Amino acid sequence: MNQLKEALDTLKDTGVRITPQRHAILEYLISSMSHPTADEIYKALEGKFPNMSVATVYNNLRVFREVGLVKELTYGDASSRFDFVTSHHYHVICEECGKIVDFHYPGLDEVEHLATHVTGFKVANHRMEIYGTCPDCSAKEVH
Amino acid sequence: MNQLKEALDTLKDTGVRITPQRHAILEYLISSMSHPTADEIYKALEGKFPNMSVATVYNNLRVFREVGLVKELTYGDASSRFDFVTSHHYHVICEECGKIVDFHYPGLDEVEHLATHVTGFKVANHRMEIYGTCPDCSAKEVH
DNA sequence: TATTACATTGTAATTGTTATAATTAGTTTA
DNA sequence: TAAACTAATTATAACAATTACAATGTAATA
Repeated sequence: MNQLKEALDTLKDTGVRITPQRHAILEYLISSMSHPTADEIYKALEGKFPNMSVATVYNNLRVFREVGLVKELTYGDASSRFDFVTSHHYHVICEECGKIVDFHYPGLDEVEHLATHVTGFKVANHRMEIYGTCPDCSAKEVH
Repeated sequence: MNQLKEALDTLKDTGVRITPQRHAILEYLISSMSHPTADEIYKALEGKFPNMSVATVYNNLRVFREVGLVKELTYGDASSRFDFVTSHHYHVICEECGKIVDFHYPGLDEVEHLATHVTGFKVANHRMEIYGTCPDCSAKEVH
């Protein structure tokens, strides 16, 4: 059940070199249990790697995405967030503070099927997010 | 059932001044029946308004969004697309050519309810998109 | 008309991300 | 092991979408 080990194995299997930086980025993604931005990862690791480049973070997040280890969550102009892929889940996002909470729900297969049928698209996947206000921010709003 | 007229009424009701630029942007959004980027709108109207600024387009799209006339569709680094709000619908997006097709489907209320229950969020709305390959691009892929 | 509030314009600034070139590290082959 | 090659990292410049700002214009109000 060691997620990091499994991830490293995936890299090895797909012929992606395991560098100290990659190791650290993966480790951070898994252990932080959050959905950090590239910059947050960069900042978090600059203690251990004082001369790591932001480009390295971006490059490797792209590599991880291509291999399927990581999902990129994009929101308009704000910066992307990166989610280590464990099981299939959706996200609930607080519009006040930006907090992201995982939300397990069976895949929306029916929607995909109908879309295939109606539009003639070869459907590959979908994206769903739920927006609202988290309990903390709701509490603060009482004035 | 004149959408433009209704939209203008909405602006009037909410005290938003109706300028020639705003009129033109709305008109374009409605008549084009597409999901243009800010730049596409800008380019489309530069014949009629040779010295309109891009900032004006962005400003007014924001105003329209705040009033609820327009929805902004954001995709990571690529530019946002703007959708005149008619009825509730979802989008099916071609990953090859970027084409966006409207897809009518009853709202995913159940998902929202469950999310409320599980996470304690005050759920406001959700976003769902379906990704795949459109018939045109599928046809081209046969080699 | 004078005053005020709102819109538009042009441009500069910002920000997240990517491209590029040089350097370093690792792997393969002779 | 050395040489040759490939991949990864770094630093920095470039890019593109969007926003901020200050100046100007236009409309509403008193």
